[in-house]
Formats: sequence, structure tokens, C-alpha cells
Amino acid sequence: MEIASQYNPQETENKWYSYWLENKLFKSVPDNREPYTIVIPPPNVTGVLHMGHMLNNTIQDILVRRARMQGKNACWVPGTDHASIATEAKVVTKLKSEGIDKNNLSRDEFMKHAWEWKEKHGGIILEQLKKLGASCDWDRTRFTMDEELYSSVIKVFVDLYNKGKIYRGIRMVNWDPSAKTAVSDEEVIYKEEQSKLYYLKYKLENEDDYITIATTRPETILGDTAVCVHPEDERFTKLHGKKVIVPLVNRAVPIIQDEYVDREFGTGALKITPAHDIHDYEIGQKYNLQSIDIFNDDGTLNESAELYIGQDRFEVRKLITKQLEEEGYLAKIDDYVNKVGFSERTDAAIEPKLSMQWFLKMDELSKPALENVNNDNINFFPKKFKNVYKHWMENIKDWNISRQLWWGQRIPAFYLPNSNEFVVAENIEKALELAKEKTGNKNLQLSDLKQDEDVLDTWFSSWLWPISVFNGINEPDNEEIKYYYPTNDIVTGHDIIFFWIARMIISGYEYRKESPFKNVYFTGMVRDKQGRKMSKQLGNSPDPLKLIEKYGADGVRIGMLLCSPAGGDLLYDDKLPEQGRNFSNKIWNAFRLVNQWPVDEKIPQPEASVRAIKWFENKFSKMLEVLDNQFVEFRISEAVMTVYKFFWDEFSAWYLEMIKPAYQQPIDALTYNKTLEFFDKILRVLHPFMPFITEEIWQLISERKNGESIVTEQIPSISNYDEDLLNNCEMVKEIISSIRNIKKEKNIPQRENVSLKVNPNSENYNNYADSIVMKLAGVESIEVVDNKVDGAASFIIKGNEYYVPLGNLINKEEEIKKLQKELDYTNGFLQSVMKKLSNERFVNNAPESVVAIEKSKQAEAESKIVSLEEQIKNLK
RNA sequence: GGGAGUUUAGCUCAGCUGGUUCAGAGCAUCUGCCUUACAAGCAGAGGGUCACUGGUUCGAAUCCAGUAAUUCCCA
Repeated sequence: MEIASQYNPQETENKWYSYWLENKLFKSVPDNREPYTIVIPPPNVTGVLHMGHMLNNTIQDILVRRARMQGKNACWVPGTDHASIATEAKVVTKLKSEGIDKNNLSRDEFMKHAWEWKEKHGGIILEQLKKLGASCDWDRTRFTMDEELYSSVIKVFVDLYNKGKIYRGIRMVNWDPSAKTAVSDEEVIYKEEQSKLYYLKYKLENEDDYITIATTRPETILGDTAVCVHPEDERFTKLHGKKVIVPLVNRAVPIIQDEYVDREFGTGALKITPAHDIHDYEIGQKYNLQSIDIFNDDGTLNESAELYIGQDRFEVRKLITKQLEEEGYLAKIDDYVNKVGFSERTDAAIEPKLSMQWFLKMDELSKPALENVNNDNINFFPKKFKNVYKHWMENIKDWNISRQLWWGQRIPAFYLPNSNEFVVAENIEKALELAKEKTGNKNLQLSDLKQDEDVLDTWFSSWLWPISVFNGINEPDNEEIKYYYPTNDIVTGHDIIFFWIARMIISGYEYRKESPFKNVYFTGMVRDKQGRKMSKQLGNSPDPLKLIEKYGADGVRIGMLLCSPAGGDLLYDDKLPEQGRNFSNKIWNAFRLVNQWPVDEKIPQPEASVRAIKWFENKFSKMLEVLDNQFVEFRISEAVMTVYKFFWDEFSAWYLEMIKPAYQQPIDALTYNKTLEFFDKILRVLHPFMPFITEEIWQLISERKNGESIVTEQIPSISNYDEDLLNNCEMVKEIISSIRNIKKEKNIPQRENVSLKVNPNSENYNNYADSIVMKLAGVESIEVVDNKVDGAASFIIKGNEYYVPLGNLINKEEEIKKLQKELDYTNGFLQSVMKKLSNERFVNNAPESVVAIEKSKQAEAESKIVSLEEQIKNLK
């Protein structure tokens, strides 16, 4: 069969992915095997695949495929998250483009549009994951608003409410005026902004003097209810107890004193707007100040502002500055850099706002979650995130779980007629019963109850994900949850350690008395070459699907992993998938080589092949051991490098060369079969990393039955290996390289044979692998001698002297120079060893083994010096 | 302002409890090769005062302290 010299991934990848699906190879049902479970971090239903997903899901796929090949019942649960704010924003925008205003729709009508949008666009990202080769059990695909998952969330809300963990209260929240909802602290991104510091003059009441305050937000003066100075600030002592007039609105407000004020900042006098700044709010509480909320939900000014009613806050900033200046209140404007919070979802500037919200009490709930990470019942990789986690958990604040949106799980609180009183129940029928009980009014109707308008924070549903995907909230004793929970590993970016990881652990202990997973693997952020985050604005994020098209999924997977130590950021560069593609090609060509050899059953097995096979078996075992340890420690990028180098160097460059038959000569059957067996084994080790090419070659390497696949083959298991044999082979490799180098220096073609003479001075010498030396180095004879050889290039390995007689090709001058250089180096080395050994304190204090090592270094160096000196003498 | 991390070759990073394997890997660079699996390749080579200063020790990239740079988290 004619096989292309370059591997073409496009042709094979779709073929095998369909084959895997058709044969249900990723399907998992509970049985008596050990389970291995991962739940996917559900990507946003609005999202498309980006580089972060690529990395994250490649790692998960590797873990799952490996577990599957270790005979475990591997289950990778895929799904998506409803992303309330992001999705609602998308739908609103889409409706707008169709001329529909959300405000004119009923809740039900809007939800219909939203579901339509979800059905149409919500599955894109999962389809993209298939291109990457993700071996998810697709039959298990879940969505956080699926009925089962929705009801789980509601059930948990009711339960926590009944346990007294959920309360309603007025709080200063981060208000997103674009989405018109509160967002959590974690969803606010602070960015440095070039802004201005405005110095405004407030006139004292009934006096001609004034006090100057500094603010970055002049529009908020309309909500001012005090001016605050530091009690010990002598500049203002005379003003204590007086009142000032807020400009434009002419409201008289008190001057108060509090140590919160930073005397160095601005003028040392601070305006206080309790309704629109968290610190001002606290001060307002402390001094019983009035709160004047001057903003509407959309960020325009309301009637309480008295001025500029209905205009946007940023527009008002410009207008009011102008007016203040015109009316003589503006002292000056400075340039100023400050941090402004923006909504993660809509990028609108966050407005601190007082509003009625639902909260979850976290202090008690979070205790087991803190403890079990502290005591390593749950392991974080890398370890350093334990600190971050601990710090957050120890200072945990109540979680604002309500969002003023429609898309999401609606809060199951039902208000009594014309009242702020409410009951909480899983459905309105139950709520009605409770309401009747509560009011004693038997005549209440369903229509009398009014459900809370808010929905729950998306994370309030995804924190249940490892449980709810197995329906473990609704049916806590079902077979699936009992079998798959707790899951094994979770893989996610470290940026959602609080959003998601911490909260999943909390809910895990609350609802299953057990952590949702044993290991948490945090990936780094994918950045561009210059270290910048990938973002749409910068346009520095490559399209993953195009990359897969260009380099193959296997190539991209390898590329992502090569430079991604756990938790460390990885700087993406096209060089990476290119390296991965090159590796695919290397594997492909190794297969081509083996595949084209004619086999002759009758010819005997050459000795070199016997030795090579023995060596390779041992080398392979050792590699498996190394790889295993790397997986235990989640050193995935090192594991990739291990298999990469093993295939490229040990298998392709050494083993295949050792057993390669002469050009157009057949290979003996024993060696051939053994080589196919090795190839098969390596493919299985490689499969979790590169699923497509390994399947392609595995299918070609031997006849396979329909439905058979490398996906469900066993990964080779570790066996013992002989370290001495491996060391010996490393020595042989050195000999071969040395001879090749000599040939190169003397311009002797590599395939021209030379003879080799050995003066074996050390017990390390053996002729076990001479046949390999002869074959790979192009040596026609190896002869043991007991003295120096004239007219020869030489080298010393492990105390043994090797000579390649070259007659008049030898340039004595050059040879002496070379030997002298090595002699000088060895002398220096010996001196440093002697320095140690002559130090009494070293000899007395260091462990014996260390001293012994130094002594053997001394002996080796001394004997090397002797033979180098003799060689030089001989040449002269 | 508080806390955590990082600093090793041009780049990205390994170096676990101090002592042959301790100064490494991959990529990049340079040199020579279209050698009958692979130029997406082969054979070689160069490249680091292990951020800086001091300490502990017979011995420090490794432990301790301080300094600097840098990143992240929290306020």
C-alpha cells in the first residue's frame, strides 16, 4: 500500500471520531469496575471555543482516556451553563436588532425567545469540543436549566432557606446598569483608568467661607448628605459641628469627623454619598446619615437628584462639571488614575447601589470546605492555590445569590397579597399551603401569590454541578450518584477558584457529606506571545478550529501541553501546535518505515536485533514508571515531554535504527513482530495525548475487528527493568556517537566502515552490544588491544580507551591539541575533587557515601590522566 | 494598604528532603547535510556569576534574612 510521506490529519480525524461515537466507546454506565469520573466545567452556552477551553479540555481528555485504558469505568460528563447575564444580554441584543424591546415583552414571552436562542446556539461549543477529540459521554450532556437541574437548584434554595441560611436584606451591591442586575464581588473587574479629580467648593452655612473637597464623581454630589474630615486634622478643627451647602441643590449637610479620611488625599475633606459608595455607606450607617439614591436602575438620574433627571450618569458628569464651573464651585481639576469596577459580563461601569437582595450565609457552610482542603483530603495542583483558597475561605462573606434577570432559576419565594411577607416553597401549590398556614386565611388562591421576580446567580446552579448531573439532589440515593460521586478530578482555570471550585466543595459537603472531587487541577491562563491575555478586543486569540484544521487536533493538543506547567500561564505561539504537528508526522513516518519492510520468515534474527529488543523492553518499562509518577503528580506537560522524547529519540532514532534491515533487504519475522508489538504498545501510551493518529496507525498496524478500537485497549502496565542493562546501552550510544563524530571530523562518509580497537581498562567494559556498535557506527571489526594504537583517533568512555585507526588521515598536531585540552580539563576537575578530599572537615562530616563518590571520582580522573598523558606521549 | 507567588540559557520552564545523575529539557540560534521513513527531517555546536547582598554549613540554584524587579489575589 502506498502511504503519503506526510500525515494528513483532516482525513482521519472526522472518520475516527464518528467511529468512536457509532461504537459508543465513550459511554459509561455503572458496573462493578472502579469508576473514574470528571465533570466538565460547563462552558457558557453563549460561548465559542477559545484557547482556554482547548487547554482545559485537552487535559481532561487525557486524564479520562488514560483512566479508560487502565480499565476503569471512565465517565466524562459534558454540558453547558446557562450564564444568566451573558445569555440574557445576548438575547436582548438579538431582539433589539429585530426591533423588539425586552421591556415590552412579558416574562414568558422573553423566556420563549431565550430558549429559542439556546436551542439554536447553545450547542456550538460542544460540537467544537468533538473536533478536539473530547471523549465525553455525550448521552449525558446536561444543561444547568434542564428540568432535573433546575429543580435541584430550587430544592436546594428551599432547603437552605428552611435551615435559616438564606435571608433577604438591603445591601450595597455592585449594580450593573447595563444588565440592570446586581453582580457579585467576584464578577467585578477593576481596571485602572485615566480620570480626573475634581476639586469642589462647598459653602459653609451662614458664613462666607467655604471648604474644598475632592471627588472623581462630581455627578454624585446631588446625593451628598455630609462632608467628612479627619478629627485630628487641624486645618478643619474650626469647622467641626458646622454645616455646608451642597452646590446646585443647596442642601445643608453636616461636617462630620471620622478617622476613615485620608488626610493626604485631595484636600483632606471628603464628600459623603451613602447611597453610592460602599465606604460612604458605612459612614452613613455609623453617623445615621440620610441616603439619597439618585440613580435609576439603568444608570440615569432619578427625581431624587433634583437636576438632570433622566440623563445618563456619564453625560451628567460632563454637564454638571460645566455648571459647577460656571457657578464658581469648581476650584480645579487634576489628572488622576483610579481603579474603576466593570461588570465581567457586560463591561458596564459598576454602580454601587443599595438594593434588596437575597443572601446565603457562608460562615457555617464553608467550614468543612476549608478544613478538607487544609488537611489535604482534597488536593490542589499546584499546591500554591491552597493559600489563596484558605485566605478567601477564612474571610468569606455572605453570597449575594439574587440577580435581577429573567433567564435562570426563578427564586421560589412567593409574596402574600399586598405584603412584603413571603413563603418559600418548591412550587406555588406548596407555597399556597404554607401561605394559608401563615395567614390563617383558608381562602387564599394561587392567583393571590406573587413570585419573586429575581433569578438565582448562575453559580448557584453550577455549584451543584457534580451532584446535579447525576440527579443527586432530587434522588440522593440513586445508583448513578452513588457510583460516580465523588468524582475524581476537576480541571479548570485558577480564575474561578472562588466562583466555582470553593462553592462546589461547600455544596458537596452540605449535600453529600463528601467532597465533589479528590483532585483539583488548575490550569494557567493562555496568553499571547507578549504575555497579554487573549481577548476579543485585542484580536490576539487564534481561532481554535482553524488551528485544528491547520495542524490537526493531535498537533494542537500536543502544542497546548508542551508549554503548560500546572497553574503557570502559557504563552501561546503558533510554534507550539507546529511542533505538535511535526511530532504527528514523525510518528507517521516511523509507521511508514516499519510498514514497508518485507518480512522473511526464514532468515535468522541478527544479534543486534536481539540486543536491541532486550534493551528496548527495559527502556520502555522505565519510561512507563516515569510517566506514571508524572501523572500521579499531575505533571501533564512533563508527561507529554516524556512520551515525545521517548518516541522520537529512543524509538525512532535508536531502536528503529538498530533493527533496520539493509536497504531493500527483508527483516526477520521475530524482530518484525516484536517491533509491531512495541509500536502497538507505544501507540497505546500515546493515545490519551494524541487520540486520532494513534487510532489511525493502530488500525493499520494489524487487522482489527469492526468496532475494535485503541480507545478501549489496555495501557501497558509497568514491569521491572534492569538498570545495568540500560546504563550499558547508554555507554554504547556514547561510543557510537563518538565514532560518528570522528568520521564527521575526518570527512569519512558515515556508511564507510572503519575498524575499532578497544583497550579496556575498566571493569565497565563488555562486548555485549558490539553488534549494535558495528551496525550503527559503521564498524567492520572490534578488536581488544592492550596498548596504545598509533595513527588513530581516540576517545575515552568510562575508563576504556577506544581507537579508530586512520593511518595518514591523522593530524598529530590537532590530535595532541585535542587531547591536551581534555587533559587540562581533567586535571582541573581532579584538583577540585582533591580539594574536597583533603578537607578534614569534609571527610569527617560528610556521609560516607558522599565521600566514596568523591574518591571514585578521584580514581577515575587519575586513570584518565594517565592514559591521556600516554596517548600524547605516543603521538609525539 | 494587607497577603501570596515568581526571578535558572534568547524564549517557556524542570531542578522533590542541601553532596556523581547539579547546572538540565523543549523551542529558538549557528554549522554541515535533499544519506533509500521523515527537510514537518538528520548530524553536530554554541549559550547561564541559577536576580542582588549577607548568613547558616565541610559543602548552597537548593535552607535563612534583607534588597530589587515582577505577577496575582484581597481591600
